[in-house]
Amino acid sequence: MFSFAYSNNIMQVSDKKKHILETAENLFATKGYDASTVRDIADAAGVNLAMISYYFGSKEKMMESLFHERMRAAKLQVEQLLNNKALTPFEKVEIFLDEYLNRVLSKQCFHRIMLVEQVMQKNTVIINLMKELKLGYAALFMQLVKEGQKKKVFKKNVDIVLALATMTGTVTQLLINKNYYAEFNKKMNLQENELNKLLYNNLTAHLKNIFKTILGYEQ
Amino acid sequence: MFSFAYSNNIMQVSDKKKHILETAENLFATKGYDASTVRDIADAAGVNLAMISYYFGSKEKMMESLFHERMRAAKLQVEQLLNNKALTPFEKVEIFLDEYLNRVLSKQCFHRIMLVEQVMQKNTVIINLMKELKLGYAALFMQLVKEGQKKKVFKKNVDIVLALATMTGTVTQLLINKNYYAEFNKKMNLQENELNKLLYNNLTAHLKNIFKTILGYEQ
DNA sequence: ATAAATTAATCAAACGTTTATTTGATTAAT
DNA sequence: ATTAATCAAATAAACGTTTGATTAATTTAT
Repeated sequence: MFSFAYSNNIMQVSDKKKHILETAENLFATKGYDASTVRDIADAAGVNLAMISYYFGSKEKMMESLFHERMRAAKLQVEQLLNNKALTPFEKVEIFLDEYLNRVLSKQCFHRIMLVEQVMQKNTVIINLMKELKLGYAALFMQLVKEGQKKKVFKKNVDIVLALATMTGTVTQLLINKNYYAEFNKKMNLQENELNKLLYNNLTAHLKNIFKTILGYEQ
Repeated sequence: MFSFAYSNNIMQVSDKKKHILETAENLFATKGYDASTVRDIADAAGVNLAMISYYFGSKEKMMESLFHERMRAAKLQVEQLLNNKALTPFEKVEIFLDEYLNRVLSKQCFHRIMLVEQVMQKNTVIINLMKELKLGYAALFMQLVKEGQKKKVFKKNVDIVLALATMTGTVTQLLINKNYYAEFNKKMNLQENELNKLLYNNLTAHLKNIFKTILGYEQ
């Protein structure tokens, strides 16, 4: 046989770790980190209690693992947009909003966890990872704004942090109030992914409209 | 002596309960509900461990007590604005934004706690209290919008929930990222209340500007 | 290629803490 | 003489983590 034994083993371990991590992510998002016991996680994942310490070292390091994993993809996405030179400031901002919204909607559980960790500020490893990502967003957005200002399509005084707060805040509020949005707009009969699509459509239009005002350009 | 003995006793008890509640509020806001033990709270408040069960029944009921207390004032404020007939739609929306921002800034700890409870949705008593307040906000804002539409100063299709999400989301994001705001804008030397004033000034201007766009009126 | 040796994975049970809450006695107030 | 407030101590349950034995997988040696 081919000698894929080693890499095959790694894949199996990685898959199991991934499965435990995803199970934990779901529990953390619904019950919270402190209220989710390692027994809860092990039971939900269908593995033995001791496997969590065996694979991750501890409950806390498992959480850190989750943040490392989830933020890797986010960082890559941010860097890619930054390096694309062919787009206009207008297009870049729209893509910026669009990518953020899609990232949140496709990783809703994780963004709930991140929101709570942002409030609590308990684990320094996690705080630093979130700070890094936040600064990445701010740097990228600032570059987009400066580019637009240089080309005289954006207004001069743009408060970067306020603008980003409106983007992340609006999306986050709807993330944690999805049910109210459905209830208020009489869309309780919608499937989960249909509701997500509705949210995506309405939110992109809403945010693009707001950012027109914030950045000062027309159409 | 005057027979104020009874009410005086009540006042003392009430003061002590209030003191414990405020201490708990601070701990819950910084460490989280689950991570704050009743021993932490008792120690920080300088009272015996058993007093918390004695006064509130349990840790959970103490949390509910806090929500009852803090939401009473908020509800009153909402109702008052609703009954004021002398203001224009324009003025009412500005006051609406202003009062919300002031309420958050003056009770920052509680709004941090509320944010986490909104994500977790664990305690049904608290969920219902928050839902009630949320519906109150939505009803009030919808009335303001309809009034403005009838007078032809607001545009026709306004997404109430999206608009409110932008208001609460923007303010909430800045609440949990105050330090980043100060750091990014090189205002680390500012005192706590000076920073709050700066935030208030910039946020009101920012939100009023955005709501111009959302509601469609000019000036 | 097969057997032996080594390493990795899994598990039930137990570990020592920490948790919220209660108890029963003691002190203060009415 | 009651009632309320306070306290140190105890209670039982739950917590994250470790242990030591057992099984499975992989590597090394023959």
